Amino acid sequence: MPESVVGRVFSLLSAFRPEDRTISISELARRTGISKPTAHRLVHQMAEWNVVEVTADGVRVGMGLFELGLLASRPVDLRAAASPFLADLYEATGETVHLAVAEGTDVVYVQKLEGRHGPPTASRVGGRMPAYCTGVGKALLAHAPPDRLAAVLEQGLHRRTPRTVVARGLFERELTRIRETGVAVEHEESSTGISCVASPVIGDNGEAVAAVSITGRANRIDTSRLAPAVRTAALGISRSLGTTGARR
Amino acid sequence: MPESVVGRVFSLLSAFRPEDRTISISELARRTGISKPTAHRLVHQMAEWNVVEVTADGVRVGMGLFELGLLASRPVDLRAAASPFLADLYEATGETVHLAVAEGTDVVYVQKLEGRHGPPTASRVGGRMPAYCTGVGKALLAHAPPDRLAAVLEQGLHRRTPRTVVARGLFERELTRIRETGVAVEHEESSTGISCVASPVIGDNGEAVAAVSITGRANRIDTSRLAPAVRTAALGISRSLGTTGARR
DNA sequence: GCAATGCGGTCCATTCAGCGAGACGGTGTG
DNA sequence: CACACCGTCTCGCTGAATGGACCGCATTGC
Repeated sequence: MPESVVGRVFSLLSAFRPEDRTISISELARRTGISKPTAHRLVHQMAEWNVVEVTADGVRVGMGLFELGLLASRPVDLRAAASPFLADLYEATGETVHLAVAEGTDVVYVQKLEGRHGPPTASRVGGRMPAYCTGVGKALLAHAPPDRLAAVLEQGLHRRTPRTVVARGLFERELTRIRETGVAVEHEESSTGISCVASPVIGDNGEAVAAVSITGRANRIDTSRLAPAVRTAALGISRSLGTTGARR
Repeated sequence: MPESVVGRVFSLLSAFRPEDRTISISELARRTGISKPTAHRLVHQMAEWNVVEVTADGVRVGMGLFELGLLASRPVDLRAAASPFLADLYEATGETVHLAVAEGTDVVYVQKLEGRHGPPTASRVGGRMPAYCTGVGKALLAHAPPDRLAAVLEQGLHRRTPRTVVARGLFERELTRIRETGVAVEHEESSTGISCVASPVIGDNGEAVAAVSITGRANRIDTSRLAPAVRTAALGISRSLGTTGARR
């Protein structure tokens, strides 16, 4: 439980979950360990900024925080540069298209175009998944600074589905293959029934600044057929970002 | 200049502008009136939560705030429900599609699908425009609670382009027409060279919870031809939200 | 080279914004 | 009625927060 007001404010905001519609001040207090009167006071102060909205049913994250979040130049610029390429990919395949960046040992999805006949995927704009078992994550890790990869390996490769790769040797061999081919494939490693093919968007320093992917039903999509399209989009985005992009 | 820490935190965050990539701590202090050491301290506290990122070039809004902003259930649920309808509209017309909600006397854009041959529009996801001179805004105002419309009229109708409607009588007559037709048209009222056609997404209480629009070049798009498609999308979104939707 | 300007960052005596245990009134449930 | 839970309030206490002053470094202009 943080001692500073800043820490408490963001502890409260971080206590909201994607599935919450509204939650009570008492529940916020419980989740954070902040005393109820303090939580009450901070919530009402935040409500003055529309950061949260206090409704009859409870508190929800407010439109003001949505607006502030969209001032984040890194994801916003990336979305803008990637937008036409993602739209092309979406139109060409009809599958779900993702754009993600690396954050710590996770990926954060910054854009998602929902396919019309795809499966429901666990991903969500602004949401996180572990990097090691997702297509975009592996594409990002293949071109990540060594400390990020080290952090992932130190955290461990934990089985999420029967198909998750948890053997370190296999995992590193796969990253090598991704570096050679420019494409990462995910076969039901994070979610059963879901496959995807991803490609890294390489920045100036040769590291991945983002990854783009197509996701679909494991028993329907042909990842090898989709790979060149995804790779092409990634290269286009890289060029659009004004970087030299991947040389190979 | 707020006295509370909460106020100062959000005053600092609100000082970022969409066109900023990074800004210096000194500039943040100048924009907010907060003393430099205090701004410095608060920025570094926020950086611990990834709400801002301190880079060699200055401070930028961080990925953590992007993630928190996307916990706002109101825009996120709306985007999810509207997603297939917006995609259809985008595919059918190839023009820029917007989804917006009312906030005070403004609209806030919660989704935007960028047309391939459309003009650059001033709108931005998470950004605001005045309601009175935008298609989505007028659609929202036509079905707004009386106090919202009163606030807009009290604030005044200010000319932004030669085509902006600033006569109160004309404006109110237009809202009446929108209520009858279910469609709002914007002819270069907010930006020269831009036209759009919008339709309100009506909620349970007969008020608009959102508006959807198609935007394009004023000299190219045929708003009367597009109106039924936009209206259809709005009705579909309303139904998808589980509301009774507009009866007429 | 020197002066001026601006940056991020630090210091520390002071102070008042922030705190929370406890209490209260209201609501819902069995 | 008893119980559980909610949001809200109180007020003496205190330590987290404050900012004027200052520093070293970098850049710019003369």
